[in-house]
Amino acid sequence: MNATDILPLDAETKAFEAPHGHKDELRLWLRLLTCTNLVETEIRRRLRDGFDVTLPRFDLMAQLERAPQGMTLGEMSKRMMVSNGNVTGLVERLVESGHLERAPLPSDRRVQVIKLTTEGRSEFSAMAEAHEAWIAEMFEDLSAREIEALLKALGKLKASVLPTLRDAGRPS
Amino acid sequence: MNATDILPLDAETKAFEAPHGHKDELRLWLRLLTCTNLVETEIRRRLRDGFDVTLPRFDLMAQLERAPQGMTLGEMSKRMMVSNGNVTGLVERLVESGHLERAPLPSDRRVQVIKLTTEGRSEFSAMAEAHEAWIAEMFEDLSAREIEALLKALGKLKASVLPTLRDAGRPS
DNA sequence: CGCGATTATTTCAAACTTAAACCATTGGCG
DNA sequence: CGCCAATGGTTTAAGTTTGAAATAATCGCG
Repeated sequence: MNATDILPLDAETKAFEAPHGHKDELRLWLRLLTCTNLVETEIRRRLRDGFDVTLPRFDLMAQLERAPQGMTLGEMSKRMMVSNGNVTGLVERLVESGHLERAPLPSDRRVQVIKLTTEGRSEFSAMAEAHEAWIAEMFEDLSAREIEALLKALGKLKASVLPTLRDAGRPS
Repeated sequence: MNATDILPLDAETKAFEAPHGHKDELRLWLRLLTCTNLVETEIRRRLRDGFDVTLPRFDLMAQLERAPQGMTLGEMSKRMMVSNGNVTGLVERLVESGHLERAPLPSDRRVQVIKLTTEGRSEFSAMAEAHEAWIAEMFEDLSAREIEALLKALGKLKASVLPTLRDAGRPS
């Protein structure tokens, strides 16, 4: 019934497989997480202290700034890598505070298009400038060469991770 | 500590500073964030599907597993790099579900020490094994040399970030 | 001893986040 | 046309998360 019937060595082979040996990957993952958390926490604090804005609001505005013609909520959800409902709530509060405007698309009545308002855009550009400087400050000890190397290695990591993602609900 | 504190010419100097040139740091930061998010989201899904557990619960138990003698809530808060109140809530739910036990420390009545219960420990070890394999799978395309290099580079990044963290509430 | 500063934890309000259920609209396709 | 799957968003429930305020206990020091 099982491979043992055919290839008797399998059971043993299995038993001899290293019971661990993926520790380095794990260490790398934990370090990645630590770095991200450190930076993220500090950016969050500075955004709060300096601009009275939360990180997710900043992130959303950052995405919008690169799309002067506006963007669909679904598109935003994909770019921010967060759930639909999350975007709905964030947008709601940002519209409320005057940073965003939201308009239905006449050609497709399901779609909502969001844009930065003038005030939103101008507030954001001050934040973005500071933000860029903060990151530069935090990464200061890395040389251009090291940055380049990290970019490349993380690109490879990303390429390694992507194919392992399981489709949540496969139809077909 | 930097020149800004002493030299009054700063405002002008600032105006003449290159208006950009820190783009690579920013790109690196965004890529770091993307990698972390991809992995984290997938791990969260697999933990849910396979073990009906959330990522923060898993993280908390992971910290506890390495401290068989238990741990203080404050210690947990530091290790997980999350707020105190957050830990209080997580622990509450994990005690409720039988994974953790919590006991006051007689020698210091402010302190609560938490430990994994036997069931908690056994449930966790199944999760941990799967978790390690998932990470190994996701990082599969990286060679041992690349992993080593990334570990080192991220170590340097961490060392670069740490000194830039502002003390939230400075007394003195 | 007594008091003020510090430390450990909890509480609280607001916001964020997810997954799942739901609703409305659109786009095929017979 | 009429149905039905797919798409775009919103809603909902539960949980996570933060930062600040509140509590409680300990510590240091005169």
